[in-house]
Amino acid sequence: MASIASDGGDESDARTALLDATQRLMLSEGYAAVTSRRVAAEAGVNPGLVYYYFGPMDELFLEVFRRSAARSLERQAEALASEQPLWALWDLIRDQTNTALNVEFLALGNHRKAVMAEMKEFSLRFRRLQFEGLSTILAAYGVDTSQWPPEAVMLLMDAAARFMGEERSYGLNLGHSHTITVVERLIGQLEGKRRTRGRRRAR
Amino acid sequence: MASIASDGGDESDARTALLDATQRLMLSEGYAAVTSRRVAAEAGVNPGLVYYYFGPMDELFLEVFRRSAARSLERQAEALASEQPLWALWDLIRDQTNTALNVEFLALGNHRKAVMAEMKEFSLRFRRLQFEGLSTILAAYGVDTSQWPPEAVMLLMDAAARFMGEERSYGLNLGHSHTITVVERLIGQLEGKRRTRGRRRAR
DNA sequence: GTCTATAGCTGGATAGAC
DNA sequence: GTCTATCCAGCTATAGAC
Repeated sequence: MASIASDGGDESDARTALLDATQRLMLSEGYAAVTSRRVAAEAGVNPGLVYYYFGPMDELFLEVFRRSAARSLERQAEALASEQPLWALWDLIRDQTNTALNVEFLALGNHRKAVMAEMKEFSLRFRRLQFEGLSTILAAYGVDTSQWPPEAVMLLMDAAARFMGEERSYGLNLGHSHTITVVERLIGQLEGKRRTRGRRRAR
Repeated sequence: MASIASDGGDESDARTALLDATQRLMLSEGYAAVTSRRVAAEAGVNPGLVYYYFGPMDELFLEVFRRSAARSLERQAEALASEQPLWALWDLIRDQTNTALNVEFLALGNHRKAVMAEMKEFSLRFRRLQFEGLSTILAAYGVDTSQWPPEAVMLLMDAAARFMGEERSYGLNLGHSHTITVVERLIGQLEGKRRTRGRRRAR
């Protein structure tokens, strides 16, 4: 009933199954659906194990967040170092899983202080890396960064991607194709045609 | 203990107090904090009245959503009809209250089917009005709408505004000032300097 | 319209057997 | 490490007195 192995290596099966189940439940039914009993059932383990591995529920959420955050940092570093960093970043931030999970954490942070603190800390690190990476890239493309500072370019791209992701999550996609066309035209003007398909399976 | 009068006129005091309390609680502690007992205490009325006025809790959330949606439609119509519609729209969508409430409804919709359906329906109406309004406006300003379709312009503006609102809600504002400068420079190029301050007190 | 009381349920968290 | 049993709190929703 438990999964065979985690790719990390030395996590216990039950622990990993609980983390996976939590993420799955948050995505499919929202964070409020994550109760100790429900998540244990979804993971196929005993409810008592939630408290054995994580203590209070807060810590379970935090661990899911940290795991997902670490993955995002890795993927972002790859994107920034790739051949076509703007295309790679754009594809990355458009990933549906991250977006949907983000909405849940955003709302969760609203009434769990510890979660909010962790989100803020992570986002700061994440953004600083984006800004550093983008300044080099835009400078190399000859962009006038006094008119288009990397901070603004990055935020606009990110905002567009995540916002459309949020809308799509409740079935709305009015105007999305027009917006994607515009953004991709601008990226294309700086970086040429997309050569590799950066989109990949989520998770 | 109940508020004196609603501006609409003929709503009962207790009913209005419950709607206000629900919105307040959603903003301060998240939708999960809205329970019949809690919201009644916040409104200063008896918990039984929640069920008397709204039936099941879903309906309470829906009424708050409808009320806020109606207000948004009005304000948007005003903005589109104003002297400087781009500035007015930008100021409107940057309103913090709407953004934060939106995150809550987004997450709430994830596990309350009725809420999600209502959100989708409203958003469709809302966007269609935006697109219609903006096409006239951009055409009047001589914008090349094959390069910059109103749908894309609107979504990019909206995405930027709401995204920054979301980040601000957990204390993050890295790069926001740069982004605001860029957006406002672009608006200024089309519409000239902002003449009236469109920002107003929320609610 | 407002309040009390309560049925019935679900959840967080722990103690302790195995 | 895993599982059972259980305490206690808090919640939705309704019935019925006033």
